[in-house]
Parts: sequence; structure tokens; C-alpha cells
Amino acid sequence: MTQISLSPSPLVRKMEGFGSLSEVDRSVLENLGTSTETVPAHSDLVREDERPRGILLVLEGMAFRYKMRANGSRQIMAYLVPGDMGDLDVGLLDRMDHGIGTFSACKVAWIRSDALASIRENHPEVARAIRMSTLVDEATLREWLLNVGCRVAIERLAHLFSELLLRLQVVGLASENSYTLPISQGELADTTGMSAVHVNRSLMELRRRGLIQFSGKTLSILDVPALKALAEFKPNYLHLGERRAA
Amino acid sequence: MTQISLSPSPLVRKMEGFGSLSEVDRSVLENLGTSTETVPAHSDLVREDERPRGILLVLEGMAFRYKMRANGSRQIMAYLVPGDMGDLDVGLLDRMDHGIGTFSACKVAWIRSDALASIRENHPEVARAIRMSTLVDEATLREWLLNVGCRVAIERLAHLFSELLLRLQVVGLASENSYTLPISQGELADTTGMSAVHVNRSLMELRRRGLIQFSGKTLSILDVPALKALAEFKPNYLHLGERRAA
DNA sequence: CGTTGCGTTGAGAGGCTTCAACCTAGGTGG
DNA sequence: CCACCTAGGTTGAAGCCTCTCAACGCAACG
Repeated sequence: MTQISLSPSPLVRKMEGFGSLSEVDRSVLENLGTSTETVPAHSDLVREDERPRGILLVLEGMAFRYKMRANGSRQIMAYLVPGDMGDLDVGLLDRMDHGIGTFSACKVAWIRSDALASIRENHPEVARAIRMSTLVDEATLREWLLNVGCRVAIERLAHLFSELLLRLQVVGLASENSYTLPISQGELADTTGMSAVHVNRSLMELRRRGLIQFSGKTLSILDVPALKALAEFKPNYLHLGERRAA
Repeated sequence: MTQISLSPSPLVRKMEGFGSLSEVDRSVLENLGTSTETVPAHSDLVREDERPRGILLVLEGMAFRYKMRANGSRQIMAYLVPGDMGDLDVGLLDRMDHGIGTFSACKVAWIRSDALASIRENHPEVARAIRMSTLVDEATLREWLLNVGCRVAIERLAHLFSELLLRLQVVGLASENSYTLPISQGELADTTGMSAVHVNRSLMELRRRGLIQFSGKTLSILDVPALKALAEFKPNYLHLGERRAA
């Protein structure tokens, strides 16, 4: 029995940006998130050095990939928002080389690799969209490296906020200029390669300039064009709405 | 006519680390690099915003992925050494979101996507190894993000040098403790997110500590364990010699 | 009502950057 | 064959961005 919801799930919304899907395609995607699991905030979905257990799909909440150093410092290397998946081929690996943790409580599904194999065979358009989203994940990682390597503190935050605005809009979780960001300043620090104190000061500078408002867990961008300009945000790497001619 | 060389190519050496290949498998890989092209140093193999032209395979020389900022600063996001390939599914994209340039003169091949499709069908073990090497590329990118986000200058360089030692040893291009590194200090700066001046000072500090010798284009690591310790180098993300039980 | 996590603020220190000059080596042209 | 030229390496000095340490306030929670 295929499940068809009236409002499409984040996964479907995202994948539809990467190709035109049939009704069947959409229901295939909806059913990937059938057997779910709910995980509290600030817990580990996957630990480093563990054996991979399947392909993660985030349905609700916000999670992140990370790595720890021996001295206790942490680098967050990706945000996983609803509709985002882990690596398709992660089963090929013996051990995880990084962990995945939750910012907020998350509803997730573990996709079995035979389910994916069946998609590859029977639903090529879905498989194509999934491969494309993997490319985007990698491109995002490259952009994050540029962010930490080339931009100063205030620009890093501006870029992160601009990227999340777009990504969350795609899956229907952001309004025109605001979204829920269940993340502490310390976590922003581990994301952007700076100290928590300096994140605080940079956030205040963004507020002082009238660019954002960030109280509680809601981020409102008061001047979207200005924030994007400050970040020098060029969204091409997200490859939104691209449908290759060939 | 399949070509079988006595000493395996870097590509074969690398892929053999990811699974046991048959004689046929090896010759399939060797033949991927059949129609080659030679490109001078300091030129572009691929430019940002260009349409992708195929899957790049580096046979000789050293290349890099990069992105530019409007102010002229550059972030290098990956090194491509012999045996490294570009993204398999890059053909799905409309436009490149980054460029690829050469450090030194390079011999490269452009793999057509139908050649890969044929591999996927007829040589599953090869396809598996290639997918695994893609996973490693992504893991390396994550490690680079940690490098720039968490480590201080001298550690960043130590980590980069340690990683390259291992990667070049795998493809038979490094001795136990040295290899050819055709890279200027300015390029190291764009790699590690620091200024060229500070790269210079950090290199001198590494020399002063008796850890490296870097004259001309040859890098010699005088104390490999010490350099790895300084970098806190944990090579698990390269997934060398892993062969998944299943 | 104490505890705890998180945001805020101050002060001092240090890593890194920028600007600038100088040097060396390798390549080019006269 | 040598003068010139250019790219890259080296060095000094000044300053700023960011870090660390530390204290304090506040709200949520048991």
C-alpha cells in the first residue's frame, strides 16, 4: 500500500527540484521514510569508528556530521535538515570516519541498501535525483571549506544563515526570511571554526547592523539581500532547479 | 586490445586497495587512461560555471579543485594526484560549481560516461572500488574542513604533508619519507586558509624542529612519526586496505 | 531553590595578516 | 654570453582579528 500525503514530504520537495518525478516516483520516496525512529536532542545517531548501520534519512529535526579532536575540540562538517540523507554507499565502509549527532529531537529513518538497489533498477528518475543530491552535499562541503578558509567571522555566519534559508525554503521549512534554528552559539562556533565568545560578538554585530534577529530558536533575517551580499552568497553550488538538458 | 603494463598504474594501485581485482578488472582500469591529454602547469582543466565535459582522471602530475572569491582570494579544496578521478556523476550537473587547475604539468584522461556505465554493468568489483574511492574523496574533504577549522598553522601543514605522504605511497609515488611536491608557498596558503607569509614562517618552524626538509620541489619528512603526532594524523578517513566483510 | 546550560561582557594575550622591502634563481631577449 | 626580468622565498614591523580566561546574568528544570 503506497502512502500519498497531501502535502509532500521534505524529501519529495527536495528531489523534485532535481528532476520531474511521476506520481509513482513520489510515493516511492515517501515510503522510504516509513519505519521511523525518534531520537532526542543532543544525542548520537552514528558514532565515529562504529560500523555503518544503514543509510540515514532525516525526516524532522536537525542533525549534523562532526569529528572530534583529541583535545576535545569539535568540527561540525555538515548540517542535515529534513530531506537530507547520509552517504548512499556508506555500507562499503568498514568503519565510520565521522559521527552524526542531533541538534534538536529528530525523526529519522534507516534505509536498507536493498531498498536503494530496487530504486536504482525500477525508478531511474528517483535514482538520478538522489545521486544529484549527493553531488550537492559534496559541493556544500566544499563551500563550507571556502567559508572557513577565506571568510572572516561575520561573513561566515552570514553565509551559513543564507545557505540554510535557501535549503530550508526548498523543503518548505522556512518562510521568506525566517526559520527555526535550534542551535546554540557554541555549536555555531564548532561549525564555523571560531570560539563561542567570538560567535557571540559577531552575532551582536549582525544584530547591530540590522541584518538578523535571533532570539530563542528562531532566526529572522531582517535584510535578506544585505545578508547575502555580506556573505558573498552565490547559490550555484546548491544546484537548485537544474535539470540537465541531456 | 587490452593493455597490460608490468608495473601497475597509479589508478590500479589505488583501486586494488579497495578490493581484490581480477586480471580483467585491472586491464579495464588501465584502459580508462588510454586517450590522454597533456596540460601545462598553472592552467585550468575545468573552469567554474562551465558545462562539465566528462569525468577527469589524473594520470601524471598534480592538480587541484578550487574556488575564487570576488576579492581575488582563492580556496583550494582538494589535491588530485595520479589515480584520482573527478566526480562520477558530474554529468548530471548543468554547470561546474568549482574549477580544477594544475600545479604541475599533467597527463589526464577524460572518461566518457558510457564507459563508466559499461563498467557498472560488467565489472561490479571495479565499480565498487570506484564508488569507494568517491567516499574517500568526500571524507578527505571533511578532514580538510577540520584541518582549517580546528588546527593552528603548523599543524595544518603537518597534516597536509602527512596525508600526501600516505596517498602518494599508495600509488607508488612516494618513498618511505619523501615525495615530489610541485607547489609554491602561496598555493599552500590557499590550501590551508592562511597567508603566504605565515606559510613561510610555519615551514621554517617545521624545518627548525627538524621535521621536514623542503627545497626545490622535493619534500622530505625527517621524522615521520613526529610529524604525524604534531598533526594528530589519524588516517582512518582514507580507508586504506579496508575490505568490507559483507 | 539550587543547579545547569547558555548568552553576555571585559580584559589581556597571541596568532596571523598586511604591507613592504630584499634576495635568489631561472628564463628571456639583446 | 650577459643583462634584465619575473616569480617565489625570506624577513621585519605594525596592527588587528580572534582566542582564552574569567565573571556574571538569566531562564529552564529538577
